[in-house]
Amino acid sequence: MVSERQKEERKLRKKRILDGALEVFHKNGIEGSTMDEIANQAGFGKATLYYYFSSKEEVFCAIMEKGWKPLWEDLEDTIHSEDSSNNELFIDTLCKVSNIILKDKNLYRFLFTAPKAITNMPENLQTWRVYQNRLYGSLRELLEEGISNNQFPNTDSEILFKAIGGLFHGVLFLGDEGNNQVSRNDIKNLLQQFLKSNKEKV
Amino acid sequence: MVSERQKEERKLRKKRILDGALEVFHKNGIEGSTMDEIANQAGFGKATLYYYFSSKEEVFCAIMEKGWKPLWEDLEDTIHSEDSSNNELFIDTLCKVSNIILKDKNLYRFLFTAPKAITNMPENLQTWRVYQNRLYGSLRELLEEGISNNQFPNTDSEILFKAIGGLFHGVLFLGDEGNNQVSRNDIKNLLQQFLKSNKEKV
DNA sequence: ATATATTTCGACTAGCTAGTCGAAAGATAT
DNA sequence: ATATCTTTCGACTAGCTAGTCGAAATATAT
Repeated sequence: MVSERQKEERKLRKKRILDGALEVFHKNGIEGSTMDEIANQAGFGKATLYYYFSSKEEVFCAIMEKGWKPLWEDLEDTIHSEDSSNNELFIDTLCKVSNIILKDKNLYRFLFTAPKAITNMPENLQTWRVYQNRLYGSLRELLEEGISNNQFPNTDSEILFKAIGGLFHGVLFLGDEGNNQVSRNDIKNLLQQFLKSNKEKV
Repeated sequence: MVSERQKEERKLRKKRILDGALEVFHKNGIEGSTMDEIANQAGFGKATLYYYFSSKEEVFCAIMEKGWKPLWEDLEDTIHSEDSSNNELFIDTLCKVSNIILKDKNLYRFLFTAPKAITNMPENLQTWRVYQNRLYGSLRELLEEGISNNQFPNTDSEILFKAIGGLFHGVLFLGDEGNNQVSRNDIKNLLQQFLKSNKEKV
């Protein structure tokens, strides 16, 4: 017998906890963070934290899910639309990604820099990986099509993918503390510069 | 009363330990690694490990130093030579960096992805930062000169620096396990593509 | 051969932390 | 007002790990 309000309050408390956890994780690293500190940061005692999440790993996974799921869902439509060239579509998608990311920079910095392996992490909790794989897969596909259409430079696609990933990550996250705004335009310019087709020259 | 040979054996044992530690750090993350496991990986008991290094932090710092110091020292001359354009010099330098990195990929992957903050890390052990700062500083300078000479695209230098950092990192390290070789040429091509001056177009 | 210096290590301690438990406080319903 | 359900938490435990200690093994020097 739980009212709608109760459900929402519960959700809110969970969100509160995840926000606190993100902050603590960022400050101390994951292994360096204690459940006590996470709980206190959110304004609860530790036992209460365990009332909402049953382990540290579950807290971690909930944060990952909170980022990857909406990232994919917001992008799904754009990425599957067919009305522009791969080049345009690819750049548009990345711009959209950067818009989303910049709205919750801390969360996504964490998502992209979280260690790939955490001690004692059970497979079945890692539900976010589905969304992550879909997103990466789609982008990879787009890139490969673009290359074969000569819309992108004709480098090995895997290298180009890595390069763009790094570029993207670098622009958005490197040198955290400056609070320096990076506009959608900056990214667009860099990418266009980088992805200019070789066609002209051939 | 220590012979030359003894000194060398000692150095070798220390190296053995650092190699082991790198492997364990890579496998379990830094906080997830125990001194016991590091010692065993190197073929010693824990107490012996403490005979050579007086704390976990010292082991970590020794690894950092082992990478950053020679990286800077190998590059110092090149980077300060004045006989070519900034564009050339910059690309040459990064190529040289990538050559060095590829010779000890595991070490440098660790260097570039190691968490910026470790719990209980005393300032005075972080001797590698000097070399790191010099290298980054020089590259930044080179880049800024290049931009003001129109040899590089006229973007905000900080963003360009981050972008290149990310690009570089992406190409060299992303997607670890493929063992896929990235040649000096790949990097050169990508960078040239990316750093082509805007002059032509103006 | 023996005294001295270097290297190795198993066993121990002290401190920390994930996770539990039982009780109690606070809501809600009747 | 009382029975029931939800939420909170302080205190406890069990297990783990950085770092120490004293002794033993090994090498070196004389």
